Amino acid sequence: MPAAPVPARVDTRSLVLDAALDLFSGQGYFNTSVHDIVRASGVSIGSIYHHFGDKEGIARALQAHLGTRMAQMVADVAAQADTCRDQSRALIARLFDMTEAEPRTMAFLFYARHREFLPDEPPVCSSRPFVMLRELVERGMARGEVRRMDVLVASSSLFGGAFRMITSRLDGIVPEPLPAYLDAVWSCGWRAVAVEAEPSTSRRKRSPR
Amino acid sequence: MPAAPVPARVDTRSLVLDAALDLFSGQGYFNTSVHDIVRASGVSIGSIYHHFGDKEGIARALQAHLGTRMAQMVADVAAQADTCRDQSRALIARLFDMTEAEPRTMAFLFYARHREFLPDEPPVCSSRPFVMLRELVERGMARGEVRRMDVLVASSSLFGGAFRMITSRLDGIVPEPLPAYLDAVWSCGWRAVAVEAEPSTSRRKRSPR
DNA sequence: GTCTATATCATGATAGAC
DNA sequence: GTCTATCATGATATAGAC
Repeated sequence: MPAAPVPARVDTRSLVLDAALDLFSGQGYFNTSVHDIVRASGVSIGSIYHHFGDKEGIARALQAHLGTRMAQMVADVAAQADTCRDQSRALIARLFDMTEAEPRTMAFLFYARHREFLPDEPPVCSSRPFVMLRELVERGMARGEVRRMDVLVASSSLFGGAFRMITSRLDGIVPEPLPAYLDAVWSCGWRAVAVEAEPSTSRRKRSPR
Repeated sequence: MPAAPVPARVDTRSLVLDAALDLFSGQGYFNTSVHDIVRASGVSIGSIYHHFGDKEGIARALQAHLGTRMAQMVADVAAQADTCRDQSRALIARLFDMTEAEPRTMAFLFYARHREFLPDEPPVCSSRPFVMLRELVERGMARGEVRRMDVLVASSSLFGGAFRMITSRLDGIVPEPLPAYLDAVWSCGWRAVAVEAEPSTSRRKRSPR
């Protein structure tokens, strides 16, 4: 007996959130009408308002959903290593992968100005996943891996380059898929904050050129 | 509404652009109606449309104006030093100062999603000032100050931390005025890309001035 | 819970006098 | 060039049948 095909009854909420993510990320929240979402999701406008209350409700639900997914991801990745060095590298690797696999998700999380359409939500930078990043850096500092300095400065310096590469990639400025830049980007970020620089040539002792 | 003490000779365009910058940065382009700009600028809607054609025209003029100012600033700062090291430091210092003095300007340039309301303009990251930053890094690489690597990676790593501090400050996450963090932020960025790390403690054998 | 049809109203834009 | 008064569109949101 083959596995059951995709169930006929697909959850309406998911249908709507999926379409909304596409549209919001692609053309912006304000350039997207609820009727656009109706068309893209196949769900009627009555059902949409029944489930989400108003247009902002759609964005709120979307942000909550993606925020939770993201926090889960950060927790998972962080749990698989015990040094800040390895955690930060794995995290950037994961973010780079996600940028290629789900650019819309990343655009919504990293790039959208949530304050403009969700005036009550706290700014992105203080949302859970970003706070977790700071905590990760804080532990690295306590363990003596990261130089002692302001935590905001440290986490901005460690991840700022990677974040910029992500937004640049989403903007079409970066030609290659991000994983191609992982080693270079991470090693720059790590040099920025590490107590001791990596031996700049682990095996390649020659200086090029 | 603050009436300008200097009466007669105020140019209408500047009045409008000034009000628009405030409103766009404060509440977003799409949350600002042309009537809001009328109220804030004291200029009639007829005059506004006479000068700018449509609402996008206001945003375009604003971006052109600020982009030019910014490019000029980058050129000025870069001209006052001849190493990438000093140029990058002076640039970040200037950006930090501007963030405190003109947060609205910085918010519009760094934080607004121009693509959403100016679909024809190139993305911010490829605008003139940002390209100048990459060229600055490129010259540093040619001079042997900066390690050889992808230019996008290098400029993202050198300035990414500072940019993140700026947006975090605009978001209200950073408590102190940015100049307080200048040394820490710049030295992280520079360590990230420099061929040789700075001596970590504060003995600076700088040439004066 | 889902749908269609409709109400309401703010917004971008114009007309035309001065 | 500046202004007031007005239009036309398309948006969010609701009503109410099934």
